[in-house]
Amino acid sequence: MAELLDPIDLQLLRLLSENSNISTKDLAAKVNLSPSPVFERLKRLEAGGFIKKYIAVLDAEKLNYGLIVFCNIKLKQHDRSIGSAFVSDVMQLNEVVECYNISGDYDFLLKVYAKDMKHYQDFVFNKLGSVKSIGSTHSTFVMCENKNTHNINL
Amino acid sequence: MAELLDPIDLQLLRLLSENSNISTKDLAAKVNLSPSPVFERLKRLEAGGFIKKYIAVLDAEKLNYGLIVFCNIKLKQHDRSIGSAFVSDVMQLNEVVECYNISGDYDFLLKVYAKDMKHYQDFVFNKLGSVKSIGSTHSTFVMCENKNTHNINL
DNA sequence: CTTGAAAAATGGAGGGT
DNA sequence: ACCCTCCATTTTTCAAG
Repeated sequence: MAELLDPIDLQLLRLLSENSNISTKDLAAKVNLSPSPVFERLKRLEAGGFIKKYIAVLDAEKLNYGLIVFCNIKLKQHDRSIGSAFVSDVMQLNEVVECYNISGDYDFLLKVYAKDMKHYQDFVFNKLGSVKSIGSTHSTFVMCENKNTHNINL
Repeated sequence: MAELLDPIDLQLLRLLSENSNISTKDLAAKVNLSPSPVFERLKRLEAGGFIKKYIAVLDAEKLNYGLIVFCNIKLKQHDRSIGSAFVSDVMQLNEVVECYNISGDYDFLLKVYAKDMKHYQDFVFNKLGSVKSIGSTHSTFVMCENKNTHNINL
């Protein structure tokens, strides 16, 4: 189970985290190998869980989801059942793209994608509003997204 | 230039944002079309910028980047040149995977991936520490990542 | 890891509704 | 304008060495 990644594996991961549509052949050329060993490495990296999935990154703004909000949430109480009830409620909301249990003044941080302010208001009042475990919320609005990569520093 | 997306385009985007390794053939079966028109739609969606890129999503924890921190940053001054100097400095730091200009008490929110607390400490003192435009910082640590999708609510 | 070959997908031509 | 059915080309996938 002690799986080791050599520098070539790391380079493959780096390349794929920037562009996964590259062919095995081109990938092979970049790491100075033939396609076959690269193919085997990819399968190992996928099977080992180092690569979770392959996805298309969409342009939210072009798709009329131009508003990003970080929504901090404080629970009413802090026992395990309240916390897991909150998480399963929030998982259902498809405006919520990310959810973190955090340290500090608030308990959870949500990253929310909304069409506009009106949509976000509706989300807060009608969707979050019906989640009983929530005590209070605090919204931080994104004015500009300056950087958004998925590149881990390998 | 007024590009319109029909329900089939939206479904293709939805499917690809969950799994982009699906073949055009399988994609075609899911939307009840033959591969050719699906292929043409994909090229249109890519050329139109609706699909920004295709990437592999890695498991940060497996790759020894188990610590996620949201780092709030206040600038010393709020003129344009200080702000853009900060952004270009922060873009270089590969621990920073996301950077947002935000409303509220702080000016910027960074999402940082670190190996561990020691690495994060080093990042704050040595890397952020040398960015002159920074006034103060406030770190919020992620205890648990409950949800992380890239699915826009289409 | 290399070679090499079968299976599958991509990308496009040409025709139909 | 949009879709379909082929078909050549390329890529993926997996043997055997």
